[in-house]
Formats: sequence, C-alpha cells, structure tokens
Amino acid sequence: MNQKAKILIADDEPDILEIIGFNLEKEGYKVYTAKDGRQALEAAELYQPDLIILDVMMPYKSGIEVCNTLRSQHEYNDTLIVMLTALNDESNHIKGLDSGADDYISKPISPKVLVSRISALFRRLQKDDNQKVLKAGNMTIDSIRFVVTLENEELILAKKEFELLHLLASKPGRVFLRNEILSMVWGNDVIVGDRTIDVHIRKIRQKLGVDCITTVKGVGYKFDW
Amino acid sequence: MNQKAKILIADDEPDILEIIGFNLEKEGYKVYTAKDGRQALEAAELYQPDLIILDVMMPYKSGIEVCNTLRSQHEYNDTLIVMLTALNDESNHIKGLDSGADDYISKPISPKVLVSRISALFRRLQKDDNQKVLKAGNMTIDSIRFVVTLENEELILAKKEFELLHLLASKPGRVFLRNEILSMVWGNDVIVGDRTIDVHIRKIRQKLGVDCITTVKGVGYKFDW
DNA sequence: CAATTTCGTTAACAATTTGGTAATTGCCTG
DNA sequence: CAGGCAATTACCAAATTGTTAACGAAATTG
Repeated sequence: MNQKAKILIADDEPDILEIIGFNLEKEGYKVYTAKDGRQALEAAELYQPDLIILDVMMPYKSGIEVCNTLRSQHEYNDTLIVMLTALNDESNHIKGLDSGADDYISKPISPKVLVSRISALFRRLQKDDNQKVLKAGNMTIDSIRFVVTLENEELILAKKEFELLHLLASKPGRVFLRNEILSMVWGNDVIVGDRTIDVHIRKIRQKLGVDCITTVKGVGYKFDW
Repeated sequence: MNQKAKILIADDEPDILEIIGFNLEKEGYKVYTAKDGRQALEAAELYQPDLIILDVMMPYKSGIEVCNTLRSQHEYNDTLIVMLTALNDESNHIKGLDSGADDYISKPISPKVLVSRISALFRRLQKDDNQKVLKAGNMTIDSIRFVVTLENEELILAKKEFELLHLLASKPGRVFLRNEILSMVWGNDVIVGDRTIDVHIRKIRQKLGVDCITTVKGVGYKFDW
C-alpha cells in the first residue's frame, strides 16, 4: 500500500456513492464505484481494490451475496470488506459479519466516522509491512530487509551508507543540501566534518557500481535515475 | 488461538459486564472483567487477553487512555481492542479509532451482534497469525511441538533460543532491531544486558549448524534462507 | 528432597566492522 | 593558472558483535 489504496463502493443510491466517494478521495484514496451487485463483482475483478464497501440492499445481488462470492475466492483473501446497511437491521448485520465482512457500518453515517473506521481497518492490515521499500529502475532499496538490490543482485551497505542512500532515493531528483543530509542522517547534535559525506557517497557509488548519485557543486547531492 | 480466546471486558456498569460476559462465555470465550480503567490495565497485564473491550467512559482512566497506553507497548501489538460507547457520540468514536482501536461498537448493542462482530475480528486476526508451523527450505519450526527439524533431524532448542529463532523466522528476510527482539522475546519490563542476544544467536547458529541468521551491524538480525 | 542437569545471563576479552579525518589529488570555472 | 570544491586514499579510533567461560536459578531426575 505504498501507493493510494483502492476502494470500491457499491450502492444503488447515487447520493451515497457521491458523498462517500468524495470524502474518501479527499483522504487520498483512489475510489471506484458500482451501482449493483453484479457491477461490484466485475469492478472487484477489474480494479483489485484493497477495500470494498458493499451496501446490503442492491439490485441483482445483495451485498451479502457479493461478499460470499468474493470470500470464496482465494485472491480476495486480503481484501477488506465493509458492509453498509440501514440502521438497526440486526439480522443483516449478523449475516454480513458471518459472511466474512471485516466491518459493518450502519447508515446514515457521518463521513468523518466512515473515514476513521476505514483507516482503522487499513491500520490493522498493514501493521507489519509498512512498505519501506523504495524502487527506482532496476534498483530496490528495502529498509525492512536492509538490502539494496540491483539487477537481482543483493548489495550490502553499512548502516550510514544505507541511510544516506535511502534518504537521497526517497526523493529522486531532489537536491539535498549538505546541511540537510547531516541533520537527517547524522542528527542535529552530532558534529562531523564536511568531507565525511563525500567519503560515504564515494563508498556507495563504489558498491553500487552505477552512477545514480549526482553531485551538485556548491550545493549538495541528488539521486538520479 | 488454539485454545479458548481470552477476552477482557472493562466497563463501570455491572449490568453490561454481566450481559456481555455471559454471552461471550456462551460462545466459548474465556472472559475476564474490570470495572475501571486502572483495573483494565492491570488485568490486561495479568491475563494477556486476545481481545479487550473498553467502555469509553470509565472512572480513573477512560477507555481511550487505556487504549493509548496499551498501544504504546509492544507486547499488545496483536491484541485486539474494541471500543464501547454511547450511541451517536461521534467525537469519541473518532478518538477511539484514532487511538488504535480495531473496532467501535455503540451501546446499546444486542449480544448477537456483539458476538458476530467479535468473531469477525478474530477471523481477520487469524488470517496472518496462523503460522504455528514455519517452514523454510529444509527447516521446520514447529511451535506446537516445540521442535526444530533440519533435514529430517530433530533439534532441541532451549525456550529462549526457540522463541528467538521463531521470531526471526516468522518474517524471513526482515531485519529485527535489537529493541524489537528484546521487547518481543524478553518483554518490555525485563532488562537484560546487550550481549544476551548475541549469546543466544550464537547458540542457535551453533545448534543449527547452518548459517541462516544474518547480522546487520548497527541494526539487528534477520533470518535468511 | 538432594543431586544433577539444563538455562539464562553476565562479564571479559577478541575480532571485526564501521565511521570519521586528514592529506593529497583531480577537476571545473572564471 | 589560481581558487574553490569534490574525489580519493589510507589510516586510526570508536562502535559493534562474536566467543568463551563461569555462575546462579530453575527444572529434572533418581
């Protein structure tokens, strides 16, 4: 989930689609919509959303049927499903959860609450794999495994080297001033000479064997692919 | 969660405790109760529940405070937290989710719905957590029988050794910081010297005879196959 | 319940790796 | 060609980890 998480909303009321969709997009999610159960299944297959919001009452296929269908397929194992239904419809509430939904939200619901609830679900999902993996061309900088991969070959950098490369590569093309580099990699209270950075840059370039760090004279360094 | 899942309920209304408790026990959960925020924290530490239901309004410490406290400690990372509050209290609803709760349920709630909702949470949790027997190459780490098998030969590790290996192998390739290792294997309140981890790593490497644990200097260790 | 073994931890020291500096060289620019 | 900056190189100091041995606590066993 390093990019925008994709959310599919299925409801037969256009108003709901619009209100919910608008609010989720505002939060940075990529939103798709469907207006009945069949469309929902098609869209799910097409867009592979990370989370699906299903209204229980929909034409052709109810949300519960859709949920059952999805849950029976392996590739939707990790897809979050949220059921949406009218307040106090307890029997559907239970059916929804028992069909494998991850949460149940009753209408009417305030956008704020909805968004909070959805982030809570995502939070639990991504607790471990905080996607700390940067990619640029055929290079991967993986700070979970602490490995840099270049054309399928693993390179091992020392801690400071790794941190420095990671910093530069986190904003490709952007120039980092020497000061910035110092305070971000070394911290504000550590005092080291200016040449230290050069030396580390050198070591990185040497180990990578590829020239992806550009010197900007008098200013700093940047990562370029 | 091969045994009964343990659930802790914290609420200052005895009626609620009883009704919810009764219904959860009927479903086969082991239930503990607490009647205010402080007790909740104590009970959490004592019983290590799998799921905690927190009323938002409680004497001494609100459910939200309790939730924040728990979430700041590593060993409660995988503990599910459900917030319980009066209907339509939207601001608390949001605070609750933002403090790291996994779900939010508003009172009054029917026992059936509550139970369904809780099983939904457990279902999601088990999805990732089901790795009681880890496999990597010709190695098997069986935390049910407490045995490590390497090329069909059984090795016996001491408890700490086993736990450490199991932790590392649970996410192959991922680097575990020394802090993480300490808090996950030893717990947060135990203070042990720095060399302790090394010594255990040493023993594991020695017993396994295979080099599957990689040191990442200045960072931690990782399991690699 | 004493004897014995196994564990977990620590301390001390060795080995290794890493980080930082200084001195030198090289390169671009005006 | 001089001045300013970066690239290199080699070297040393500091930090980190590996290894061993030893000791008390806990578990096991007879």
